Amino acid sequence: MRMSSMFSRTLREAPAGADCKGYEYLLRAGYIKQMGAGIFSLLPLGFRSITKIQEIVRQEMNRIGGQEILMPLVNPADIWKETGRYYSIDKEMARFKDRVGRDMVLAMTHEEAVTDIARGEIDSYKRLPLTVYQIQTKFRDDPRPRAGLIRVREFTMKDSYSFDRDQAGLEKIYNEHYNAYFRIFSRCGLPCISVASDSGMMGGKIAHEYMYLSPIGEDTIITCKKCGYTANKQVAAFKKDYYPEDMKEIEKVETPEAKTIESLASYLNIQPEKTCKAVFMVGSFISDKTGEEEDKLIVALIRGDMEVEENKLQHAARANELRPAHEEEITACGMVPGFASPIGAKGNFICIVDDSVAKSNNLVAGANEAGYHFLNTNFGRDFQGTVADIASAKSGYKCPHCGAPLESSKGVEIGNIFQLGTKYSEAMNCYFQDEDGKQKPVIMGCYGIGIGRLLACLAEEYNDENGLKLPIAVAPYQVHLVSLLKDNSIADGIYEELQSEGIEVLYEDRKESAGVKFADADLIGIPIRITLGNRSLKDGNVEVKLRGTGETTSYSIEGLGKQIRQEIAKEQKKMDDAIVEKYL
RNA sequence: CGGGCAGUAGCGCAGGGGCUAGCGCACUUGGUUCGGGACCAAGGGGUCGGCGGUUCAAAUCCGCCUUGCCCGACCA
Repeated sequence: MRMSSMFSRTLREAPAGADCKGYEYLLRAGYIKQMGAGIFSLLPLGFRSITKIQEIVRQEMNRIGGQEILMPLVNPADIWKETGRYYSIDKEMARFKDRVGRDMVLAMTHEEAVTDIARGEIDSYKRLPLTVYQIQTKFRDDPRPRAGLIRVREFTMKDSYSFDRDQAGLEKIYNEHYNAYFRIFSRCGLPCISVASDSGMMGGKIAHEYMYLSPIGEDTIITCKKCGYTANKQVAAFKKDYYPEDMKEIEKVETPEAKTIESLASYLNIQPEKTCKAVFMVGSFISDKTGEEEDKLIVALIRGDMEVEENKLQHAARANELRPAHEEEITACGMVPGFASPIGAKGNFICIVDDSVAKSNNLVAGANEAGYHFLNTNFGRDFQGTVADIASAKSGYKCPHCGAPLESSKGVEIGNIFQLGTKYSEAMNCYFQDEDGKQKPVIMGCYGIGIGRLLACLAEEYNDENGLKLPIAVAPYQVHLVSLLKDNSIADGIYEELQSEGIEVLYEDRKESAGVKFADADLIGIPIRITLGNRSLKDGNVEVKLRGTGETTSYSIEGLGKQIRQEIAKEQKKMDDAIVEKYL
């Protein structure tokens, strides 16, 4: 590609609002262009990188037996009504009516679509197992896109779906994906870790996320350095200390102004772990069948020394959504905010009790009377509820496996894998006849990779003060040929030769000053730069500089194509040597 | 959805009732220069986000709307 005729161009200054380096360089180098909030175009350079990433993804998915398909972005709402997600997903899913008034949606994922196809294809166990995948556009109307390609509304995703007759089959393909993902990310050059995760709106039980650890990430990951335990904070477990003792008589005491755990603990001169905190949320419970919505107050009880993890609470309460409760909703159930507990409360509410409360005794809890608390309250005797782990893990807490102190870090989710089970096959009647003649629901898994987000993470990982320096496997071109001569005829010849060797060349043939050419080359960050200038030309040489390391060598123009092919092979080998293989 | 900031040329910004709306970069033409964002000269490019109001006069003041960014809520 000649730079003189390239569609995009570079920017000297960063567009306002480009907050992180990777995003700034992608914009300035002309890889991408924003069109709206969370909506981007890929320009030629960006598109080439994305294409390379997709090709790596394809190879690895094919390697584990995936068959590539392409499903429609526009789905009839009917299939989303079948699974209930038409109702349970809120404004995040774009909806519209077609010309005859049929409800349509823009698919934000494709479990419904793929299950709809599969139920027509899979009738016998003989057809299983099957895995299909696609690389396709998703639209999720995120309330707050940010950080360039990290969190967008329209994005390209590789999503695959597996169909098995039993759990063992699911586990096999799940494990194959688990490893394939490590191979994909490492072939792209992106360091990442896998963490146990929540299944979110996908449903299902076992799930992992792939995280690129970076301060720009929005997810919090809890890790144990000692034993290797990792989990998203939303689901991270930790070892709690309990303080069982003999139950004492409940007793009401005056606690004026003690509306918070800190003030209560200091007023009574006790530790926070001797108190019981009540957190009020309102959960919405939506019927999958009718879409009818019901709100119900949820009282979450947790020991005063811990915080509630909303995600865990939502699961424990089986709520579709959670929001903080309004004061009236709390008082309506006979509880007094600041001095609240379920003791003596009435009305329709759900009480979820963290095991820290259930397994400790004689805690101080609200008396539902302004200025008063109870001493020595005990779960089971004074109040009831569903016991669950709803506590939020944080750094310093004990690892659930080995007890070592946990650490917390930020990460960007670049992929996820879910064991769906039969949630979609049952809802959509995707059954097969097994050897025993019985109809059984197909067991499914789904597996995603955010392609654009992967590029964004790579840009974040590979840059310096001058611009991008993407690894050769994902860089838009392998070689950047920079001619500094007034007359391009020698460079034209080199360009032709390199291309005939099958090398991907970006050719700087513009009439610009050397400074501009070098600055743009650094910004775009092609891994191998060939400089043709008078300095080396007098010896019949060109300079070859590696963007990654700055390492420079001279090569004769004679036979340059072969030399460069070797350079490319060396760069590629570095990456191949770093391929990560990991199995569950 | 709450809170904050912003929208003036492709990009970054200035101008804050008055005459032809400016600067840097980018762009065009001519000339000089030619290995790390050159120089000289002459040019081109604007519904000042939109609608309405106040005024003799609005980019400028007021109202509504809209779009983008940041923080939170939310989210893969």
